[in-house]
Amino acid sequence: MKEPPYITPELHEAMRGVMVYVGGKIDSSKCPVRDVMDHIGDKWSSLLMVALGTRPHRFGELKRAVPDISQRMLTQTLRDLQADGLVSRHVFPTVPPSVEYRLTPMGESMMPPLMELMKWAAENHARIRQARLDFAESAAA
Amino acid sequence: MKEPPYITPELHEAMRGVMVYVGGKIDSSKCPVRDVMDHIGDKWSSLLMVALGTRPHRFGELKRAVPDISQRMLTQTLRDLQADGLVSRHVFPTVPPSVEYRLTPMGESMMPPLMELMKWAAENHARIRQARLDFAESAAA
DNA sequence: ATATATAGTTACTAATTGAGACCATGTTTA
DNA sequence: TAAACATGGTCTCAATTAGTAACTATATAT
Repeated sequence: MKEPPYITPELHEAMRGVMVYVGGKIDSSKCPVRDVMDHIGDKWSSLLMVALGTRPHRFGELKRAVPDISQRMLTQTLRDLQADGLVSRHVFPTVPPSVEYRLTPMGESMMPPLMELMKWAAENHARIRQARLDFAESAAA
Repeated sequence: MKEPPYITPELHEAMRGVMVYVGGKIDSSKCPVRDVMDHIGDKWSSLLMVALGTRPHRFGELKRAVPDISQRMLTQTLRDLQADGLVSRHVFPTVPPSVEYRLTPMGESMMPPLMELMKWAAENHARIRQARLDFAESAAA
């Protein structure tokens, strides 16, 4: 887990104008934007967060919910989410052992803003796909 | 730009419960969540979106705003954002030529939900960093 | 006895990203 | 007049990251 790089104070300053809701309190020494986006922005995290947002899941359930994730990446992504304090892991000493993953309170607090973005994604999906077609066509011309 | 994989209809169904605001209309044939997150969720897109959300930028300005992006990735990420219809590119035939990038209306429409997530990131950044320390410590023990 | 399910790990390979040199043009500096 | 610099890139190659497939261990069902 590499220390994410920063963005310029200038950009932070500029963001302040856009991020009115942030409360004017942006720690410019460490960049929260990428520190967080580098994680939930990776290929699988947001998907797993959405899955776990519906209810706790066992390892195998998550694998079935996101069928094209590899076991390796599932393990790794869950560990990262756990490290970030967004997901908690509970082992039940059954046989075979079962492991349940669920959102922590902090993880749950991320869901509303995350879902806002998902909502946008769902609403604009068709437009984006069309834009890609248009772009491909104009590039070919 | 590889065709992103889907998530299961079951998960889509589950998301429906969480994504009340989505209006119950989720196209299960293509997965909007990852189709969008695969893009704005990559290492640089959200950062560039935030930068462009403040005002239009020239190529070099963006490079200075996000100083640790390589020129190669800046070009590539901008092309991808352009292909998705989030960013538009305007060449001015000055000498040397100058190129301005700005958000499209669709790009602008993404800013409020994106900023909600940024706001969350800023507010929870300290907690996340602390969680990582705790996790590293508990793993070492 | 074999197959299946559990939750992973490990080694190897493929894909993505990053670092840095290079390009063309014209303007400023020495 | 020549060298240096700024523009917005591209190209090649090395490093990082992700994905594939095989393997682990134990217990239950067939």
